[in-house]
Amino acid sequence: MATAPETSKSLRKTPRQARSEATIAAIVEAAAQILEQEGEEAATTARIAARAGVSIGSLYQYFADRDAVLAAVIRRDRETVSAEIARRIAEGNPNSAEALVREIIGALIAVMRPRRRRRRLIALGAAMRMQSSEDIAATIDRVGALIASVAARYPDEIARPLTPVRAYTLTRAVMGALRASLMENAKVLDDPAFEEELVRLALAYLRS
Amino acid sequence: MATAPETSKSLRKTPRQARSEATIAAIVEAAAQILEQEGEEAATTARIAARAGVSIGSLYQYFADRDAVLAAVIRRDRETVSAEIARRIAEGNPNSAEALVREIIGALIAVMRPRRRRRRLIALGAAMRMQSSEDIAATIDRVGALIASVAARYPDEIARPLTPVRAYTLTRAVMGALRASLMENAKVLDDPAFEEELVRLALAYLRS
Amino acid sequence: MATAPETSKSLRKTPRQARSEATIAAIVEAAAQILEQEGEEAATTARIAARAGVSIGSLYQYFADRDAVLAAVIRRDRETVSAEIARRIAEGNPNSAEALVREIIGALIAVMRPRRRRRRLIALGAAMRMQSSEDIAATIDRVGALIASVAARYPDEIARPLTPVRAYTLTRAVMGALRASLMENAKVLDDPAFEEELVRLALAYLRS
Amino acid sequence: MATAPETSKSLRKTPRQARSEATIAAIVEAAAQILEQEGEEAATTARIAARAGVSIGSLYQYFADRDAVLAAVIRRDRETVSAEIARRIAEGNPNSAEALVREIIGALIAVMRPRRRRRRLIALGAAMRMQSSEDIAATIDRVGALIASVAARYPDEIARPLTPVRAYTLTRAVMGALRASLMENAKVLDDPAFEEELVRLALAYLRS
DNA sequence: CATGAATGAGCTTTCATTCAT
DNA sequence: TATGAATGAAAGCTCATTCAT
Repeated sequence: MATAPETSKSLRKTPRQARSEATIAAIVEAAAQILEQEGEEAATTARIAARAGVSIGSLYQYFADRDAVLAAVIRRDRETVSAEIARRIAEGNPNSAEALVREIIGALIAVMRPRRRRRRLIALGAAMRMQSSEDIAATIDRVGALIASVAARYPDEIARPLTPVRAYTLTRAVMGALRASLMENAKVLDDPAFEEELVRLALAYLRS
Repeated sequence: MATAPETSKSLRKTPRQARSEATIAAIVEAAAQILEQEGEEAATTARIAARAGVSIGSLYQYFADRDAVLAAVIRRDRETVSAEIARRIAEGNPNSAEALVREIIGALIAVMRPRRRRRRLIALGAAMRMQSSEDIAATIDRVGALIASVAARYPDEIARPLTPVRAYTLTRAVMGALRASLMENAKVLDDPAFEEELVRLALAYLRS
Repeated sequence: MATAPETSKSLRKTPRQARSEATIAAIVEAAAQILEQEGEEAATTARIAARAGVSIGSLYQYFADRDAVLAAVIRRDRETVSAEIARRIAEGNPNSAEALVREIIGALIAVMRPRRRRRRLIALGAAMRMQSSEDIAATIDRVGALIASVAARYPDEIARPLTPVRAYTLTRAVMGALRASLMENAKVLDDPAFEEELVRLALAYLRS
Repeated sequence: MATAPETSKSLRKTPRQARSEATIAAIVEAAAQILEQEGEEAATTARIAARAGVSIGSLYQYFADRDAVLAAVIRRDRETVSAEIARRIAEGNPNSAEALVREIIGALIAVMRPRRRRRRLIALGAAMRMQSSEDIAATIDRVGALIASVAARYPDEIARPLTPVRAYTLTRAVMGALRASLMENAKVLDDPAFEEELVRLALAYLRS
């Protein structure tokens, strides 16, 4: 369920048994761990299979190729991010544009922090080989939807209509800054001031 | 001359004959072309050498390894970008924060447009393996310096002091958005509205 | 089984299928043949694999690198030598220092004769890269142990105590002379007089 | 004169000018140093030329190929060894077989000590590629000639006639033991007891 | 003669993928 | 279905050697 087989390209056969799902999950988890701990170059099919405790043969039973495995990791991460944001909003119950934006950005940073290395690598090479980076766009557009919801809930705080181009600009700017902090391994990701400035950036733009 | 060998690490030996410089230039140009047209994975040392019309031995006579070649391409690109921005500012002679920001962002977009694929690839894998991605940071920080100059020239338009974190946030946000447009191959890069929104984003943040 | 994989360093993975053992044996045999017939320089990984009738990938599945293959050949040879000497002593059942020495030297020559070229090459370059040439010393010290046994069994024939330096001198002298005959490709290795003189040398020294 | 161009194969052209000889000497010296300090693998033509302060072009002006350079180093060493032995005998003026043998072996050890690494490497790979290792034999046979002279000067101390096979056996045994001490990097080369035992070995054999 | 740029065959090694068992 | 042995294309890189300048 978690790692739902979406595209026909990623999974070879629909698992009909619980054992299969466990195997798939183990493979994805193994890949995620290696990615996180040792980087993309280390994530060879052999190592992934070994770490997952299955044979490579089995790996290829469930994944079309190496990229399909990496894609699954990304997809799984995306679920986590979305869930976390949703959870935070539900819990925080923000009652202003500012509070809402703060919650969203806080969630993004909180989720990225422990995934530094993995994210970073995935943001790089692996992503590329994916289906024309649509997955990336997908991830980001979930954020876009959230921001749209801010605009919808607090129209008075939004100066101009949130056109597609504006939404695009805003989401990419915020995500881009986060991505950069990941890439450059900057300690800035741990700095509350950075979080604060991102919030300001988003609000200033929305209000402009 | 144009592609001046900077770091001692990048070039293996200092060329003493004119022939060498031509060879080096040919290699860098070939690498840039392949990167542009076929992507990073295609840029193997053998292909680069072949395209440059030199033997692979020659490539290794001047570059320590494959990454050194890619780094040289990036460095060459950076020069071009910087030069273009400088040229525009000199020509446009902007006399307000808004005009200046508009010039900078305009230059960035103008320079990136014809380099889409290459930039995109470089933004990815290649970059990583570079010297701790300092080159990336270097590229971006030139933009940071420009923005700082805006703040210095038009202090009245800047609401709060431009602390390092603020400069970081702003440059990464703008560059991140540009990068995303490149990565996602979006037509948005050709949309004047996108350019306009980036300008607004930067100004709104500066004034916030 | 014959060529038992000893050190953990020599073999990459423990074979779990019978097929593996055959592959390993084929590789070692192929390497030995090429060494024998064409010399060390000719023993490239590609050629060894080809001669063994396996892919080069298989070679690297079982051997960490080229040197590991050569080391395996040496190890295999050493077993053969030791076994031959033991066999001869068991069969000949020598009952005097002279008879025993004669048996040992006879065995050494008999074993080396058909290995001329290989021994010669192994005695050279390959050996070097091995674990600090400890393997060579190991081979020689088996002979040392044998000589010590002579001293122990026939103490009256030994003039002075067989100190480590004496044992070292004697074994190296005898092996050195044999090695030289191999290296120089001398017909002397087929000359019974040479064998006789080696025996005399050893006995004269022991009795001195 | 020192590095006399012997074989037609080794030197490309007979140097007619002093400058040439200096260049040749510099190349041989450079090769010897690299061999001594860094081992055979490090002794590439490029490095030798660089260390010698000449261009590779020049190296190839005087030496047919890389092996010719290494051969020259060996040849030069041989001269040194011979000269040293001759000098010692002249100085020591030994008046018994024992004294003479002691002088010869003492000289061999004295000369080898500071050349450990170089000898060792040369004894290995390089040697092989030389003209069918005739050079090695040549070196050793000079020792043989010396031993023959011992037999000639002190016939009473020689039990049996010094046939070619006997001379061969003795020289190879002594040189082999020395070679082994070099190869195994044994501290034994510095042990006076080792020297003493080699003398005993030679004398015991001669008297047997 | 000297120089050093250019050459390219050839080496070692990796790793995604297949398929007989 | 699971396994893991086998595959082999392909990559990065070295270095002895040549030859135009």
